[in-house]
Amino acid sequence: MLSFTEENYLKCIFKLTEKTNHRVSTNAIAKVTGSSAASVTDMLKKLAEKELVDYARYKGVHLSPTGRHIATQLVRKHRLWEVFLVDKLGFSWDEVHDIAEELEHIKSDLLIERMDQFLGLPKFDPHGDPIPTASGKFTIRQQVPMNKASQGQRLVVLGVQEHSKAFLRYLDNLSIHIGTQLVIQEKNSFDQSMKVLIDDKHSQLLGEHICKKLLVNEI
Amino acid sequence: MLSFTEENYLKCIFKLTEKTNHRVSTNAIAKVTGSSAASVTDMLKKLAEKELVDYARYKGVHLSPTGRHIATQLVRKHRLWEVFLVDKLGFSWDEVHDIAEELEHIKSDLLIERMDQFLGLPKFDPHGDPIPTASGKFTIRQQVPMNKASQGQRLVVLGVQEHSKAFLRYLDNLSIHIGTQLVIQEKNSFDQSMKVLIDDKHSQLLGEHICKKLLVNEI
DNA sequence: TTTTATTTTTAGACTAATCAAAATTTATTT
DNA sequence: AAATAAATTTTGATTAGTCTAAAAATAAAA
Ligand SMILES: [Mn+2]
Ligand SMILES: [Mn+2]
Ligand SMILES: [Mn+2]
Ligand SMILES: [Mn+2]
Repeated sequence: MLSFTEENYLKCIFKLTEKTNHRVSTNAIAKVTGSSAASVTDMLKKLAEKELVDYARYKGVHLSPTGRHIATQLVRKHRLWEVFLVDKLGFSWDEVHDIAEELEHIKSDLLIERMDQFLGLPKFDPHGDPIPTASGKFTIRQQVPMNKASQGQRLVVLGVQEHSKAFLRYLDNLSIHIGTQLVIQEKNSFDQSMKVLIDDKHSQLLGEHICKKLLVNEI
Repeated sequence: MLSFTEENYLKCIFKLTEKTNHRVSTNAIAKVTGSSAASVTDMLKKLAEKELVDYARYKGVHLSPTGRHIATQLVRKHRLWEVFLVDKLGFSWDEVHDIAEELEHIKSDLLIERMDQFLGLPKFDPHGDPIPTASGKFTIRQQVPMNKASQGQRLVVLGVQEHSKAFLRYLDNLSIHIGTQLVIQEKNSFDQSMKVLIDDKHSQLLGEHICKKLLVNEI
C-alpha cells in the first residue's frame, strides 16, 4: 500500500513525462512539488526500491509500467471526482481541483467504478481533460490552441491549457466554458489578440494569453 | 490543521465519552485504536497542548468544547458519506464503513454542506445512527433494543448496535434493514430468543444476540 | 582540456507517529 | 499501613518525510 506522498510523487513524474516520455530530473520534480532536491532524491530511491520508477543516480527517472499504471489510476480518480463535484454538487470548474487532490487518494477500486457508472461513464473532466479508463486508456481528440485557428472559422471549446483559478474565473465571466461555440471575427497580428463571437450572442476581444490557452476544434 | 491521526484520536475519545461523559483512560483509548498505551500518552499530551482535550497525568482525558466540535463534525462527515455510498452509489450497509473512515478526513466545509443538500438533508445514516447538524446537534429518537419489546407488539427497525460486516450481512439475508416492520410472535425466556414476523411476510426465530443488538420502536 | 558553474547526492538533523521496556503513580489487597 | 497489582508515563529507538549544508558528479565555458 502506497502512502499519500508516494502517490503524489508518482503522479508528478507522470505529468512531467507525459508529453516527452523522456527521463525527468530531480530538480524538475523538486520544482513542481515545492520540496527540496534532497527530499526528491530520497523519495526516488524509495520508489526505485519498490520498482515503481527506473532511477539512475544523476540521470533522472521515468516510471516503470507499474508506476505508470498507478499514476494513471490517480489521474482517473482525480478527474472523475472533479466531474462529480461539478455535475452533481454544483461546484464551478475553478473550485474543484484542490478537493480532488485529496479525494484521489481514497483507496477503493469499487468506489471509483461505481462513481464512474453513477456519472454516466464520462470521457472528459470539467476542464476538458480526458479521463483514463480503468485499463489506463486516454481518449485522444483533435484539438488546437485557438491562436492557430483562422479568421471566419467556427470553433467549439474543448479544453484549457491553464487551470489557475484566476484564468478559469475569467473565462466564466466571459461565458466561455467547455462546449461554448466561438466564431473568429478578427485576428490582430500585431498583438496576437482575437475578436470572437461567443455562442452567437456577443463579441469579445481576447488577449494573446487566452488565445493560446484555449483548446478548440473546428465544427 | 489537524492530521488524520489527531482527528482519529478525537473521534475515538468522542465515541468513548459519548454516553457517560466521564473522563476516558489511556488504556481504553489504546484498546480501541489498537495502539500502545505509550503512543496514546504521547498523543494526549499533543492534543492537550492544542487545547483539544483536557488531560491530567494518570487521570485520563475528556474533550474540550473545540475538540468535541471537531469530533462531531467528523461523525457528521462519516455518516453523510455513508448515506452517499448507499443511496447514490448502491453500496450495501456492510460495505461503507471503511471507505467512510477515509472520506471523513477530506477537508472542505463547502463540500460537506453541498453533499448534505445533494442527499436531501438526511437525519440518519444507513445504520440508523443520527447525523449531527453543521452546528453539532443530534436528533434523538425513542428506540430500545428489541429484547425489551413484548409479545404481540408491532415494531419498526430504527438501528443496530453492532456494525460488524458479519452481523449486517446476516440481517440482510433475513431481509431485515432500517425501516423493516417486525411483529413479536413469541418470546422464549429460557434462551432469550424471539420469533418475529418480518414485514408481514415470513416468520423467523432470532437468537439472543440479534434481539439485543436490533434497535426498534413501537408503531 | 582545464576551470567553473550547475545539478544531484550524501550527511546530519528535525518532526510526527509509533513501539517495547523500564520507571513511576495509583489502586487494591493483605 | 505496608505490600502487591494494575495502569500510566517516561525513556530510548525506529520509520517516513522533510530540510540545510557539504560533498560529489556532470555540464558548460574558457
Ligand atoms: Mn484538477
Ligand atoms: Mn481537471
Ligand atoms: Mn461507519
Ligand atoms: Mn454508520
